Amino acid sequence: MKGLPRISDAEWSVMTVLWSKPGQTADEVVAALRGKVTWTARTVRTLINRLLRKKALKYEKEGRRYRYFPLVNRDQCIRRERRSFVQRVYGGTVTPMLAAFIDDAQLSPEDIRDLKRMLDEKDRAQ
Amino acid sequence: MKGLPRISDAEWSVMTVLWSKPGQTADEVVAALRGKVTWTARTVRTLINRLLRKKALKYEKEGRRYRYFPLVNRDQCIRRERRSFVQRVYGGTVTPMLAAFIDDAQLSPEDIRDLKRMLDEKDRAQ
DNA sequence: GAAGTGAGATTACAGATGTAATTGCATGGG
DNA sequence: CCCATGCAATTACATCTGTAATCTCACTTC
Repeated sequence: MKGLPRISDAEWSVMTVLWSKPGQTADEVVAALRGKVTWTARTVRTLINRLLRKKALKYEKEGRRYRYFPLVNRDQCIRRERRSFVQRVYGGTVTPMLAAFIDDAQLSPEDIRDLKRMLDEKDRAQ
Repeated sequence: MKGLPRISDAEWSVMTVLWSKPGQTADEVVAALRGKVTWTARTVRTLINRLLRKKALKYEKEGRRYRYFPLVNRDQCIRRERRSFVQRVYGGTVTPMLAAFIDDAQLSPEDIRDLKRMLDEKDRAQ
């Protein structure tokens, strides 16, 4: 499963909708995006079609409609984005990046506890 | 300082070189990138020119050469990228993202210690 | 059975991007 | 003083992206 297709910014919105609930119709995707983006329904369809061409989605016919399903795994896509982001911005070194995130982010006390727990586990695992 | 130009993937490599040492000539930038990317010198020059047009760089003439200088602040650009990344991939919620990073990254014990200290400080600050 | 409707399919089009090649011009060497 | 060289400027070109509009065709409705 090497060749993950590249998913553009706008396409991510569509994928996010379908990852969260696979098998929606075009109209349902449009509805799910209402309020989040300002595109027309036509634009959303264009994005869906591009994702089909890229093999990031497939459809199943249901009567005269299609229901769309992700063909790529969300976690893999995220990992890829993450790596390319760190590569681009931080030259591949993760720690300064995490530091900047932690510094910049609004973290609740619970967030902080959770993250510290993760780091502890990570620590023990080594 | 609102209108930060957007900097593409390839352009980031050039900016990184010039942020790390402003005032380099085109040839020096090419040299600095040797080994990191596979572009020809011509390609690097194209990127430099685009960055000039975008006002992300300026030059100062030195004899028959130009020395190039960043016009945009690295930290601001990074912050922008970071936000757009988190927005795209995690819908704007930072904590799951940090969790995934921590989970995925190869962190040394020192890294872990540093990050925990940062979290502690963050904790106390609230 | 003709015509309207509502899906998906196809086409549009400008700007960004990756990746260069070609042109123009000033200067240093003979 | 003229020409080769080395820079920078301009041009190239296929894709990808954002953002749609138009076309087609299978049903549904008189």
